[in-house]
Amino acid sequence: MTSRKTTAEPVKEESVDEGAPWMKGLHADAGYLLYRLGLRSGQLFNAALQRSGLRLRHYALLRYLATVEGAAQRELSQELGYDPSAIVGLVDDLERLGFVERRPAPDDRRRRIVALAPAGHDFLRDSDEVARGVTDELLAPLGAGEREMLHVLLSRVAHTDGG
Amino acid sequence: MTSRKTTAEPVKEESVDEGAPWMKGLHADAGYLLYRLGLRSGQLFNAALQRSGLRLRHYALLRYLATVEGAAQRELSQELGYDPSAIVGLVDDLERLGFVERRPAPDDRRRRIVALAPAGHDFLRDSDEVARGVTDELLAPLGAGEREMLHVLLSRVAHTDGG
DNA sequence: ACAAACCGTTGTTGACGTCAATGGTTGTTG
DNA sequence: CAACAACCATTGACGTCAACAACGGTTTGT
Repeated sequence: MTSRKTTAEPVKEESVDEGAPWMKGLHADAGYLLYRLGLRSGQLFNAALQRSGLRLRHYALLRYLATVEGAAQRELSQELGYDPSAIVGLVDDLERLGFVERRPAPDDRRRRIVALAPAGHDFLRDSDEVARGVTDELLAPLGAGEREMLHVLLSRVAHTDGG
Repeated sequence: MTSRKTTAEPVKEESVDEGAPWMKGLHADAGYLLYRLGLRSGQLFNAALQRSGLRLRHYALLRYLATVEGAAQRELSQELGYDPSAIVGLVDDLERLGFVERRPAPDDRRRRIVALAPAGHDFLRDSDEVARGVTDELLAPLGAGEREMLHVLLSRVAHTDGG
């Protein structure tokens, strides 16, 4: 997974402006927009984090770990919404980079507590700007107030769907 | 999707009201939310359309065809944001179902105009409810006014992707 | 002690996006 | 008119990604 060939910005189309690109009339269903924008957001995030060799998921995991001070992988899976099998690879990568460390739970020997390492903290501090820049780019057409509004709305939607 | 923007505007990481399922504290970045919600939306859409044997992409394509009355595949690719190679399979499926038909362009024999067939219109009318139901389910926690607001915001974001 | 439930891990499958290459077609240039 | 470049639809390959099933190791309940 640490093999990436595409460079930072090789893509450039001849014309971008004029006319909204991919949706004209009725496609503008909210669900569809969400789907499309989600795809795009993921792309942007991953592209931005690519320089660090990580992806959006790694970042999300680190971000969560920063708030809880140690969590079992099961908990990570549940809280982040990723499959347990996905957590394995993620923690593997992060552990290999020294950003997190796995240690056995004292009371339950099948559990493995994943905790943020100092290097992880540092990385988090640095990449914070990156993530912020991505969101900034994504929500460029919106003003500060609108962004906040969108953020609130999305949060509300997110909270009551899968959990 | 082609240009990088370097907007240097300070954004504050305000807190979401309460933390329920999968994002506790800082994850509630708008970009990440978009990514996550997009995934969920895609899932829901595909699950709902599965009974028809189609996917969200097929639906999007039909939806677009309903607005333009015939389009070359190149145009579809450009407008929908899918790769030309993806369009081929999509049109294949839809043609096999009798929802669309490929006809040669009168002036350009290498082009193939994809047009909506009557069966496609019917399906579109039916699946319209389905899509509405999905969006309804997805945006359940939001009121009518909020949905409208979210829709507007998402549209704005979607339209101004690169410039 | 035994079975059921749980945790992390592995492997597989199917969908998706990107890129490279091909055959057929058009427009252009000498 | 002939050769060449650009274009369109199509196919194929490659890597990524998410969802599901299955497996050892471990704990809990009976």
